[in-house]
Amino acid sequence: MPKQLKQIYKIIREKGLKLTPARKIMLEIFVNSDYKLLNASQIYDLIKKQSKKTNFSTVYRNLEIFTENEVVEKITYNEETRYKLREQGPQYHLMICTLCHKTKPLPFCPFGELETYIKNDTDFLPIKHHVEIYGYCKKCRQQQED
Amino acid sequence: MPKQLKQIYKIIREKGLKLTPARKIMLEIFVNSDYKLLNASQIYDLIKKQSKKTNFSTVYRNLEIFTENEVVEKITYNEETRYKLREQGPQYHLMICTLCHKTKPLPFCPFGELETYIKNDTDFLPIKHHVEIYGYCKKCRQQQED
DNA sequence: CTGGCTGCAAAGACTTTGCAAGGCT
DNA sequence: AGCCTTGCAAAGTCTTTGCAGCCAG
Repeated sequence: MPKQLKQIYKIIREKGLKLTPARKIMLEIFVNSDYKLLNASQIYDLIKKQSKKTNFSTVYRNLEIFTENEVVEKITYNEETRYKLREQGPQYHLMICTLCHKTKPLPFCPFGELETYIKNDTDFLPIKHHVEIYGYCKKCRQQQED
Repeated sequence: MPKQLKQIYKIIREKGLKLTPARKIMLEIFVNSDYKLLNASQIYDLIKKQSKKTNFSTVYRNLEIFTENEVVEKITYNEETRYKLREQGPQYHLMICTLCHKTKPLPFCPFGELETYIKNDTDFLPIKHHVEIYGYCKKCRQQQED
């Protein structure tokens, strides 16, 4: 079992949540999806392959629980909500390919200067910030050329 | 009539779209809303005050048309879609108060360094980026203290 | 055992669509 | 006049909820 999965199991248990079969399958799907963003329906389809009678409402309920417990991250763009495993560390930023929905974290945060400005020169109290860079990854560009 | 409104009328006409009463009221609402983000239902309610029989579908259709024509900007956060007049200029970034939904553009873009990095050191082709800083404006913080 | 989870079915929120009538330009 | 728009009603999509039975710890 991947170390990553073990860590997540621990989080789940520590919160007093139960590790049901549906949850195990969902977590496995996320761990195997390589930080590709999946929508609820894709996740549902993948679950169905292993567990025929799992219901859509279970998927939604668990996605919400995973999101609340910071195991999973929910991102909405292009009129669609997608999910992926949450990266460790505090605030990080993503490059998102809008064709294959794979993501890659940026290695640094461009916000130093900006936060200083906001704190010193405005009345605004920043709580959190989103940086998402949308574009195409190399693989998808190559496929488009065909 | 505000100069801003005149410019928008011009855009609408140049695209071959018609300036119907419903559209005029909607645009007026946006111009008067001072870059506060409004959801479809709030816009609908405001229209109703001036034009009793305007339909929700008209509101949605026009919001889409305004968005397509870059008159209005559509932003989704906290599970809700909101609209506001689109700022001029190419790419700019917003501070958004999640209590009153007022916005303020940031005076500069923190992306110079970052874009250089992406272009030189990754295979990713950035198309657009979103920067949104969520927090509380001064007014809302003061009101919360009461 | 027992409180959390699930399947099922139904409802809910928000948004979109088809169509005939109406209204800008 | 001609085509874009609108009102109306109905449907669509995605997500949530209530409830009774089930199961992981």
